[in-house]
Amino acid sequence: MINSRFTVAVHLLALMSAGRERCAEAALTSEIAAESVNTNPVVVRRILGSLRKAGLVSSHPGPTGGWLLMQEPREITLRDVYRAVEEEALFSMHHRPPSSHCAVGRNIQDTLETYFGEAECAMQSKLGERTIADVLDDVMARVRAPAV
Amino acid sequence: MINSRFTVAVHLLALMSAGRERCAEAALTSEIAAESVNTNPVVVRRILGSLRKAGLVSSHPGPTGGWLLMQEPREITLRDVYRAVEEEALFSMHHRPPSSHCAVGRNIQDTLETYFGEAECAMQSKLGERTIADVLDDVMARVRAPAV
DNA sequence: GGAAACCGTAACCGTATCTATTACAATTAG
DNA sequence: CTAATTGTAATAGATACGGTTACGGTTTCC
Repeated sequence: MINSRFTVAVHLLALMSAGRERCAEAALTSEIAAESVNTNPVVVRRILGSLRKAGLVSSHPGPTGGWLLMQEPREITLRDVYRAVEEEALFSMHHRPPSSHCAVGRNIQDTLETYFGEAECAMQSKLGERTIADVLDDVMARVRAPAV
Repeated sequence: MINSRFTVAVHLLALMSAGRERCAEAALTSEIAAESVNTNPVVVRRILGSLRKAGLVSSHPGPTGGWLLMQEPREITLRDVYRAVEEEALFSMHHRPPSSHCAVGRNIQDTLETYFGEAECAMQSKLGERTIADVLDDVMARVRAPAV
């Protein structure tokens, strides 16, 4: 199971997107964000740091400081976010290399890397169909029409 | 990152599929299998136990005992294997529930479960396009034409 | 009936990863 | 100068995972 960094990253970008609709210059502080996510501000800063490295957000220290979106919510796909916070391949290979004395053991990793790569690519492509703006729209629709 | 159980499970089914081409009644023992995978027989038995629960293999104790395929390799997709060994959702939600005082915090999990579910579904669908027979064919093609 | 070869599973260990937390230096606005 | 913020290292605690040992249950075969 994939860790929760991706989930938190999308949450944070949705927060910043919502904040920007009220005031474009108001930066989100890690402390305020941490309250919404229900975690520690350091955890927020670490994840936003990854997003900054990917060019999605910027940060500024000091009073009036905080974090700002660097791209339009409509332009940021969940795939962009995923790739900003997840570095490794989705599927892991054998813990220890399989036997080289066995035809299957000798060749299955190459085979599986091909097949698994296709599957991960399909997953990322689906993520690429949704943006942060979609997420915020969906969240706000739920605010107006809460589940029964 | 997903653990290596899925990888090992596919490896084991490919081994059994290869063994069956030589002799349909010869069961694969967890000890022989563990040598190819380069792990401990108990690890093999644990994973094959999951596959048995899914109806993909059967086991038999005693001398001449071991593990046998219960379905045609051409009928077993990687999706079947994935679902046999992976129980939880691919993406994890927040470690602690987000703030209920925030519109985003209150609704984002429902939104993300929808979007993440679509992405996981796309990944599984791609896995569904490949079978154990495909894996073994690909492995054997590499045996005949090794990479340079 | 007894020995040998399997599976089934519980128990435990060491390691890695993840989240949370504290602490503190660096930067900036006012 | 003060206060508010980021940046990051260090650490702790929890969890998951793979590896290993141990041992009981089942089956084959002599």
